[in-house]
Amino acid sequence: MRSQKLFKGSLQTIILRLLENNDKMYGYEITQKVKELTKGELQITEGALYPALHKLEADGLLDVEVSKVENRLRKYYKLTESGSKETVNKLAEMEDFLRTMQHLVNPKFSL
Amino acid sequence: MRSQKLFKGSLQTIILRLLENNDKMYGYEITQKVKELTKGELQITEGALYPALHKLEADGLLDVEVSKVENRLRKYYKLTESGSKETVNKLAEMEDFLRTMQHLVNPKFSL
DNA sequence: TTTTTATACATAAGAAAATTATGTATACAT
DNA sequence: ATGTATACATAATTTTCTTATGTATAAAAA
Repeated sequence: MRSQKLFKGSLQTIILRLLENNDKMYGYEITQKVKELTKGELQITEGALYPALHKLEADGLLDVEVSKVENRLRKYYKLTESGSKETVNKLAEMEDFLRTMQHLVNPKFSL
Repeated sequence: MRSQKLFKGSLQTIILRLLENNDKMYGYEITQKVKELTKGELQITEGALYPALHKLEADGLLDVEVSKVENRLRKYYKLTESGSKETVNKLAEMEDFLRTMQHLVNPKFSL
């Protein structure tokens, strides 16, 4: 795993993207999924994840549903209707950003 | 111009990339060049730019050369040898990040 | 059997990197 | 006279992390 710091600002978008594809997920599951998908390049810390989930819930983008599995607590999050719409926006913003950044760093362009 | 906040963490890399291609540039010139290259999508603020330039200089990645043009002060920055090496690293990191992020948000993948 | 690792949540303190606001100064256009 | 563009700078605040710490259960390893 490298520096992580370029991922700053993209956590919400990543969470929303995962939930767009998965119906419901719990926090720990999200950390593991991201670690797997990025081959360890992005390891979401709990100190970043849980506050982010709480904020998304407070903003009305996620609903939460608590359950107990194997005697352990789990909080399942899913997109609200508003959350689905915001996901589309956030993903469009991200793609815009990636295009722009790609263009900026592309060595075949003279800047 | 959209949200800007995804660019957080990428300013140093952008500055270094420009100087890799331009030999020497001054602060204001950098802001204008980036605005032009990104079609206004990224507008670097002075409050972000100048501290960033000072930090790169303090870290030995940039040399500065003050001159006066049309009775106005200009501080030209250029890469040091160490700065050129670091630029390679930072660009590699950025490309890694872009690849990973691209993969995460790509709608053709089921996550 | 005690300790470590994994699972699962949470929050507080501190750091990094911005934004926003403000300041100085020159030159040109309205 | 006033606003816009050029050119620098810094302070206060905000956002978003990292790091550290805490609680708790279960399984694996020492």
